[in-house]
Amino acid sequence: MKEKLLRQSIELFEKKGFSETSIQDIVDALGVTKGTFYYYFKSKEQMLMQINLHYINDLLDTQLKIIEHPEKSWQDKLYDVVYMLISRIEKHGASARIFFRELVNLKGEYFEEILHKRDQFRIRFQYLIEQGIESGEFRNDLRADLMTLSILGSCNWSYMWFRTDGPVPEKELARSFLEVFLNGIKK
Amino acid sequence: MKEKLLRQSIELFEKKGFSETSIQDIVDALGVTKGTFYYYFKSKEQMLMQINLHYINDLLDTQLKIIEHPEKSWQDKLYDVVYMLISRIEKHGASARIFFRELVNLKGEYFEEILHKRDQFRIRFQYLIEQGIESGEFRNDLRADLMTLSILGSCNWSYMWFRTDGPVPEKELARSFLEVFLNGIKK
Amino acid sequence: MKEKLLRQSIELFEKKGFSETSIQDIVDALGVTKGTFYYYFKSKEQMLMQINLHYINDLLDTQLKIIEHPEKSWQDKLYDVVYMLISRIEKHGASARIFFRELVNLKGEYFEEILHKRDQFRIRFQYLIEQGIESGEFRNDLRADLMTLSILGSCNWSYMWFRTDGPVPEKELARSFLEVFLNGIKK
Amino acid sequence: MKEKLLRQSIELFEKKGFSETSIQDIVDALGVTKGTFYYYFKSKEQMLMQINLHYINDLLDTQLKIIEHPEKSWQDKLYDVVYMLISRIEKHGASARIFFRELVNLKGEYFEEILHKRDQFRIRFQYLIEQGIESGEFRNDLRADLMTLSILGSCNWSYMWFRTDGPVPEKELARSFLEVFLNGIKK
DNA sequence: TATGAATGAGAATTCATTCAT
DNA sequence: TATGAATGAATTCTCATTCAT
Repeated sequence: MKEKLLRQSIELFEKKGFSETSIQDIVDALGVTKGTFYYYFKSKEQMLMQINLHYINDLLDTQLKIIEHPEKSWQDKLYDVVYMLISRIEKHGASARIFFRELVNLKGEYFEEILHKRDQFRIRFQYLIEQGIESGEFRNDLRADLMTLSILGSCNWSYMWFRTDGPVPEKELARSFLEVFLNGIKK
Repeated sequence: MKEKLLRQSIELFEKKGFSETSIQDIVDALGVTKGTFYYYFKSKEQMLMQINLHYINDLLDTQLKIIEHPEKSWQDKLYDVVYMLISRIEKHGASARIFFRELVNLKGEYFEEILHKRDQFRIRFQYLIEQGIESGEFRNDLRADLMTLSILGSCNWSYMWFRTDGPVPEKELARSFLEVFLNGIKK
Repeated sequence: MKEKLLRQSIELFEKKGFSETSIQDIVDALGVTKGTFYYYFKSKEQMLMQINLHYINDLLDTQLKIIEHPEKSWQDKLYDVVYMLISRIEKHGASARIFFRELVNLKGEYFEEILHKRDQFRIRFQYLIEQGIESGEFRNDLRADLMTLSILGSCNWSYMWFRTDGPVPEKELARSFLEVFLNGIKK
Repeated sequence: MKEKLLRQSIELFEKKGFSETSIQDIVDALGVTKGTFYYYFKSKEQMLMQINLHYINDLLDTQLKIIEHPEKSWQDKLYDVVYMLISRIEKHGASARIFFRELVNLKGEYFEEILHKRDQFRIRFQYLIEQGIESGEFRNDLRADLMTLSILGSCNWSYMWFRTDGPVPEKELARSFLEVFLNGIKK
C-alpha cells in the first residue's frame, strides 16, 4: 500500500504539480481513504521528501560506483554517467522532474538535506572531469566547474523533452551528447 | 501599480512557487488590498500568463533579430543567442525560472499558447544549427535536433545556478560554453 | 459582526467547551460562513485569548479603582471587591467560566500573559488584606496569603452555581459571604 | 494494564485537557497500541466516566463516614471534611481538576449521574452545617446553603493552587481555613 | 482607482473507532 | 491480550474570487 501510494503520488505530482495535487486526488485514484495516507506518511511534505530521497540516493549510489571503477578511462566514466542519467528517464523521469521542479515545496531541514545531496552529485561529477584533465584525457585550458555544469545541464534538461518511445534510443542520445561534449560541433 | 504588482509577483512566485504564493502575500508586500489586484488582473492564472508572455515574447523577438542578421556567420549567431540567454539571467532569471517551473499551472488555451511559443524558440534555434551545417560551419554527421537540445539544455540549465554576482562574468560563461560546444572538451 | 461572533462564541464555548465547539458551530449559529470568522480572527486560539483578555482586563481595572479609593475602609473595599466579583456573574459569568476552565487551551505567550494577569489580580487582592491587617481592621495572627485564597476561592467558586434568577439576590450573597469571612460561622 | 492506562490518562487529561488528549497520546506514552485501549475501555468518554466515578465515589464514602461518626462535634466533623478535601489534593488533585473541568465532556446519562453525585456531596455537606446550627455550635442567623457553598468553594478552589511541596503543609491549610470559617478575619 | 467585508469550495490533518488476525 | 491496517467524519484553516461602496 505504501508503495502504491508513492507510485500514484509520483504520477500525479508530475502531471499536476505537488501543490495542485491534493491528498484526496491521490487516495481517490487508489480507492482508499485519506486516513490511509496518513497512516503511512506524516505529511504531504514528508512524502515528497521520501520521493526525492529515493531518487537522489539511488543516483548518488550509482554515480559513486561508476566513478570508483578501477579500470575504465575517465572518458568512459563520463559516458557511463551520462548514459546513467539518460537511461533513468524512462523509469525515474517523473521522479526527476518532481525532484527539480518541486524543490521549493520543501522547507527547513528537508530543503537543506536535498540541496546538500544535489550539490554532492555535482561535486562528484566535477571530480570526474578534474581527474580526466589531470590524466590528460580532457583539455586543461577550460574551467572544470563550467564544463561540469555545461554537460550536466544538457543531461538534466533532457528530462524535459526526451521520451523513450520517441525516434531516438537512449544509447544514441548518450553517444550523441558525448560526441558533442568531447569533440564539439564545429567542422 | 500594475507594473509593481507584476514585479512583486515575479519575486514571490520565484521564491515560494506560484501555488504557494497567495494574492494576499502579493498585495501585503505592496501595502494594498486584494481588490486592487483584481482591478488589474482577471485572475491569478491570467497574471501568470502575462508574466510568461512577457518573458517568451521578448526572447523570441531578440532571437529573431539575431538570426536574421544579414552578415554574421552562423557561429557568431550561435554565440549571440547563447550570450543573450545568459545575459538575461540577471534581469529576467526569475521570470525564466517561473516560466519553466510553473508551466503546469496554466490550463487550456493558456497552456497551449505557451507551449507553442516555447517550441517556436527551439525550432528557430534548430534552424540556426541547420543553417550552420549547410554553410559548412558545423559538422554534418550529427543530428541537428540533438545538437540543438544539447546546447539549449546547457543554457537553460544555467538559470538554475548561474549568479551574476558570482566569480564568473556573463561574457566568460558564454565564451566558455561556446568553446565546449564548438570544440569539445577532449584534448 | 466581530462583536456578534464573540458573543456567540462565548455562549457556545461555555455550553460545550472550547475544544468541542467548532468554528462551524459558531458561524452556523449566526448564519455566516467560516471565511467570515477568519476575516476577524487569526485563529480559534486567538479568539479565546481575546475573550479572556477582555474579561481579565476589565476585572483588573475595576479592582484597581476599588483598592485606590481614597476614603473607604479596607473592610468596605473588601466588600466592594467581593460584590464586584459576584455582580459580574450575570453579565460575564460565561466569560469567567471560560476563563478558568479553558486556560489549558492557550499555549506559549498567550498562556503566560493570562497567567500573569490572573496572578496580578490575586496579588492585589492580597495587598488589600495586608493593608487591612496593618490598619488593624483584620486579624494579624493569620497568613494573609491563605486568607486571600480562602476568600477568593469562595467568590470564584460561586461562578459555578450562583444564578441571578435564583432565590438569592447578588447583594445578599455578597453580604452573606462577607459576614462569614469577617465574623465566622461559629456562635 | 488497565490501571496503567487510567493513571497515564489522568496525567495527560489534566495537563492537556480531555479533548486535546488523543488516545494515541495515551498509548504512545505507555508503548502500547490503540487496540489495547479499546480492549479495556468502550470509549474515551467511558474512560473519563470511570475516572470521575472513582474520584467522586471515594469522596462520598469518606464524607459519609465522617458525618456518621457517633461522637465527634459538628465543628470537628467540619474540620475532618475540610482536611479530607485538602489532603486529597496530593494524590487525587489531578482527578479532581479533571472532575470539575471536563464535566462538559460527559453526555446524557453519564452527565446526569455525575451531576447527581456532585450534588449529593454538597447536600450532605449542607446537612453537616445544618446539624451544627441545630446543635448550637454554628450561628443560626445565616443561610445554611450559602455557608455551605462559601466553605466548599474555598476548599474546592484550593485544588487550583495548593501544592503539597509548597511552604504550607496540608494540616496548616486546613486549620487556617477552619479558623477563617469559624471565627472570621475581623479583629 | 481602490477598499473591505463576505463567500464557498476545498485544503491538510486529526482522531475515535473498528476489526481481522 | 494485543496489534496494525484502515476508515470516515469532522476540524482548523486558506484562498481565489466577488461586489457594493
